[in-house]
Amino acid sequence: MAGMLVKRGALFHAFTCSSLFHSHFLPFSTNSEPKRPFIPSSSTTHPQLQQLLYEKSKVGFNKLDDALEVFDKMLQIKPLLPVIKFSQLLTALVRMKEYSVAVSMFREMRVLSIPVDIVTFNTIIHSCCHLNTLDYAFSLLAGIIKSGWVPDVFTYTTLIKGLLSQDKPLEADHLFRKLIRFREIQPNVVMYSTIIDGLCKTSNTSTALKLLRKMENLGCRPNAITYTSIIDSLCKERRVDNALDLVSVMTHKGISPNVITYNSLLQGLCSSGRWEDTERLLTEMGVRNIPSDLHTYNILVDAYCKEGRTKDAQDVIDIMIEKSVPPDVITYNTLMDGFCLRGKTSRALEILNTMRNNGIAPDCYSFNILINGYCKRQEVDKAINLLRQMPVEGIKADVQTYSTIIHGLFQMGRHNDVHNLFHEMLKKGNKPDIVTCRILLDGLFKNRYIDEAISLFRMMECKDTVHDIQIHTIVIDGLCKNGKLYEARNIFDKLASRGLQPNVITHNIMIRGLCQEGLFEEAKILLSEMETSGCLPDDVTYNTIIRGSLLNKRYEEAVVLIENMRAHNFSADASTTSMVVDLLPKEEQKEQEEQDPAVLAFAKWFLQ
DNA sequence: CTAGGGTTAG
Repeated sequence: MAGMLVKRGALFHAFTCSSLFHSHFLPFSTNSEPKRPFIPSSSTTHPQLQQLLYEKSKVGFNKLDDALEVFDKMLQIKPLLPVIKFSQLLTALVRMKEYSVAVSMFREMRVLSIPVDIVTFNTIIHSCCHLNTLDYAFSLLAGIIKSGWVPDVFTYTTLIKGLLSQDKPLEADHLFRKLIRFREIQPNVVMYSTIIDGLCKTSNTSTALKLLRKMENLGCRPNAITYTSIIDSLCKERRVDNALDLVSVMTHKGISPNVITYNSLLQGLCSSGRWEDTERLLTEMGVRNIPSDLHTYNILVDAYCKEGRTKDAQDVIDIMIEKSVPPDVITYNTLMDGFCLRGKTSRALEILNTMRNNGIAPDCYSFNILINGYCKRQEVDKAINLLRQMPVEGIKADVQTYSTIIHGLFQMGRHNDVHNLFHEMLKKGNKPDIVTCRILLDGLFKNRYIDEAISLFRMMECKDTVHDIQIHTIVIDGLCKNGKLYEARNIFDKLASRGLQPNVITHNIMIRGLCQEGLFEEAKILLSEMETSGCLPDDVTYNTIIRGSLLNKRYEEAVVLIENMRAHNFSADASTTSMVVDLLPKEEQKEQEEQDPAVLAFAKWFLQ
């Protein structure tokens, strides 16, 4: 650590003022900043330069080099320009998403003892949040106080948002509560909206609604953004009617929904197949004079594609061009996926060229969509060809690219190729994520590499990163299907202690496993346990337990279970029905063997 | 001069 600091200091001295900022990687230190003596400018005042700077900062900086040049010149001017000029420059960099440059400049200003104000600090904290250097962002809180400023609602909102985008909702909530408890600041609508959005995105919509009421009671009026966060969340939870109700509420309070609100609603309506309501809403937008934007059209393209209506999707794209809302890479990607969804990979490939002709460069999504399309058609080699084409076009394959192809390879039983590709993926620096883990485990089990699957799972357990019910469900399923019920049950019983809640699929798999091993009583116990734990059985659950009862020749219980299933408005599936049909005597054995009359009675009862 | 909401792939 000490060595690093020495090295960093040396680096810092070696660079000239502006070349320093060309280095986008500059590690931050929270406790010590390298010192460099202030070098007074050789010239005195530059009225012309000041004028130029003034104009540039008004127009905005077009290029990074401009900003760097201006910064260098600003440092030369004496007397020192007001803080606001420096803040404006930093803001310009933030707008250009040159966060690391902004932070480096700020550090240079600190070294040169150029005064900064709270706005400067806030801008830099914002930059740090985008650079994922939250520790440094928080350390600036101390810097604010040391400089005689007071962190304000901007500071804390930025930090809260930073915590949220770093997947630390609990810490964000904790900070928010602490601020209120110690009356550190008076939260405003932006801060409340940030927390509300954080709650929504961590599936705490009901808590978000409570906070909405609370802020109103505390005299802070929510705006369209506050409502839209919750409306979007309700739509994603498929509670579109609740979302529509909330739109009525906000409208009633004089807060108008905007295009983003409508887009959330459209998305919700489309994904629940409510086409009439979608059209009604689009009309409403027209009446209210809210023009559709790129997102709106993309949602419609997606909706048509998901319905298999690629022709209509293409019509939407024509309208977009007509209305001067040109389709973007997402529009074309969505359309390509629409074709791939129906196996039309060659049409998708045509779209890839269409987009190129329209000046839109394909991205990683484009390739992943096509690769997935080929894998679904079992044309994995074509998918691999695309993988090889990606670097040629300057696109880096990501974890999803590799995972998709690995999935495709497993489906074709090409276990060796999986190994090669997996190692290539690691070598290229792509870290397997949770979906990769699912694909690997599922593929290994389905290809009967049971020991390999189990040892992979053990490895994942050691790394303690698989707090995922789906992973455990895949393993339980794999173990059950390969005669390792005991081990499966063992994992199932440990779920709760690992903080995992078995879902209906996990239960169905376990129930089926128990039934197949003749442990029908245990299966029944598990069924009642799942009901008491608040996990509702679905049609698969009922069919599984019914087939289990038949497998274990418990015909009276089968009758009770079937009646129970029908009472819950579920019915026997094909597999259950054929199992009952199999109970009937076959044509050729009709005379020779006497059928158990109870079985016959049951089958006839069922089939009537 | 600084903070908050909506779209695509495994």
